[in-house]
Amino acid sequence: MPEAITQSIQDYLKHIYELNENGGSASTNDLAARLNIAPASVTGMLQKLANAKPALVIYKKHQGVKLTKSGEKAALEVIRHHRLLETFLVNTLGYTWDEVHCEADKLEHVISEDFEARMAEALGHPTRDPHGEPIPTADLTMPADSSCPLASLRTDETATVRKVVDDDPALLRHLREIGVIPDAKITVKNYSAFDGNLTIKVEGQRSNIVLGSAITNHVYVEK
Amino acid sequence: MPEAITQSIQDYLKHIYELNENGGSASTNDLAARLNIAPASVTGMLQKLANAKPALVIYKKHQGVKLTKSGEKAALEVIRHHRLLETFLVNTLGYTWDEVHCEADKLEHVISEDFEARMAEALGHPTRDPHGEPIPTADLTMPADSSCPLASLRTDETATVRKVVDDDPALLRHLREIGVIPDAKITVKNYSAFDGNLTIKVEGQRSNIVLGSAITNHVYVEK
DNA sequence: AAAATTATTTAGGTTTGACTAAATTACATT
DNA sequence: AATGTAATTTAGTCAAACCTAAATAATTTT
Ligand SMILES: [Mn+2]
Ligand SMILES: [Mn+2]
Ligand SMILES: [Mn+2]
Ligand SMILES: [Mn+2]
Repeated sequence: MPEAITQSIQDYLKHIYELNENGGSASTNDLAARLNIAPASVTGMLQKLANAKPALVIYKKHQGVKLTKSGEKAALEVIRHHRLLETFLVNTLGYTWDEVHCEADKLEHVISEDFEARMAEALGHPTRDPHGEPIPTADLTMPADSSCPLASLRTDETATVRKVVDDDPALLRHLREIGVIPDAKITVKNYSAFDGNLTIKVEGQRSNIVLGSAITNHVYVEK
Repeated sequence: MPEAITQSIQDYLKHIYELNENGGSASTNDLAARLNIAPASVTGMLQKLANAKPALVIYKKHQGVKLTKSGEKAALEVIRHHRLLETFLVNTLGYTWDEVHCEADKLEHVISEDFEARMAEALGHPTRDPHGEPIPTADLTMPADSSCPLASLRTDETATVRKVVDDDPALLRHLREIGVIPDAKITVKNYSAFDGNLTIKVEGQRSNIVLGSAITNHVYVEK
């Protein structure tokens, strides 16, 4: 009998998925930092996840973990819930994109598959959440996303904003104010090699904006 | 510092509230039955709730418990969440009244006060849930409800259905089919002293219906 | 290559909220 | 008043998921 996938486990798997996304394996300390849990506790849980039947992660001492197929499915299930919920909160209850994260983080573990299906239906089966993150499909495959960090663009390049990968409400509010939101068309006016600052023009906005790399590394665009 | 009100505790308080409603105190065994927990475990929790600061229940050995003011506020908080959620699920996501209970039972512990407020706003501050149960107000007072069991009516009496106090999906579907839903106008055509059966006519429905006391004790009406 | 630093694991412990089995109390009946 | 039954409590366990402190392994610096 497959072990129960508790809320705690769902959180581990979700964060492992995100740490795995850029190819590497998820380290004990990175996970501990993201989950706000002591590293020793993470080790214990990783061993448990690796010994579960079916195994949810591949674990070798001192080498971090990667999700197995089972683990990935479970992770995508949670991520789908999270992103659909964020979309639902914005579209149906008038939340702004900086307010949805906490709420979705709690609800994602609790809603039924029926609730998920009804939300998806009511929202017209959206493919991206309010931050532009792709929403895994109902059969749990993650849509391809070919966007790249805004920070990688150079002078005169033009692109469309796809997603913002940061949950900080203050940053999200700021980005909304200056029009840097999914689907915004932007042009790079200047790149400063010293500090990495980008001067950009957002289509429909009055003046140019200068963004530091702390921001441009978290905004993804498609050329 | 007030003790944390966990999901478990919220469930205890909610059920104690309901058992207290008809005046009496909530017995260990009744609670155990409702919560699907061994009586011994309930005793342990009741002692904990009584020793909490502030105390959430009044407990004396072998005499069951009653909620304190603090306990009642916490209970009403959960009940408000539950009933608003049920209403939201029906009005916004197309659930039927027999489908909402389980979902609301999980979500009630997890939504924020902000979510609660937005739901109430979106629904136009409803005063009753889909089953006709009164929804505690935002400041946590339970609206008065003067309805009485349908079972207490006799031949020729007329009344309006107010609420159905039963979660059994099959029963709820059946009642909907025969038109016994909140606001339905009914007239008692016959009362059988032997088995307690009531023959009733539901306004707008073709034929009379005979209901046993297992049903009429769970349907509340207002004369 | 050794030392120092950082990352990770092991060992032992706590809290929450359950459980079972046995003991006790309360209540009903004779 | 004594006995039998039902309700409740006590006592002792357990599992999940966290913790801290100490030990070990890996990595970086000297
Ligand atoms: Mn799902
Ligand atoms: Mn998001
Ligand atoms: Mn509330
Ligand atoms: Mn209800």
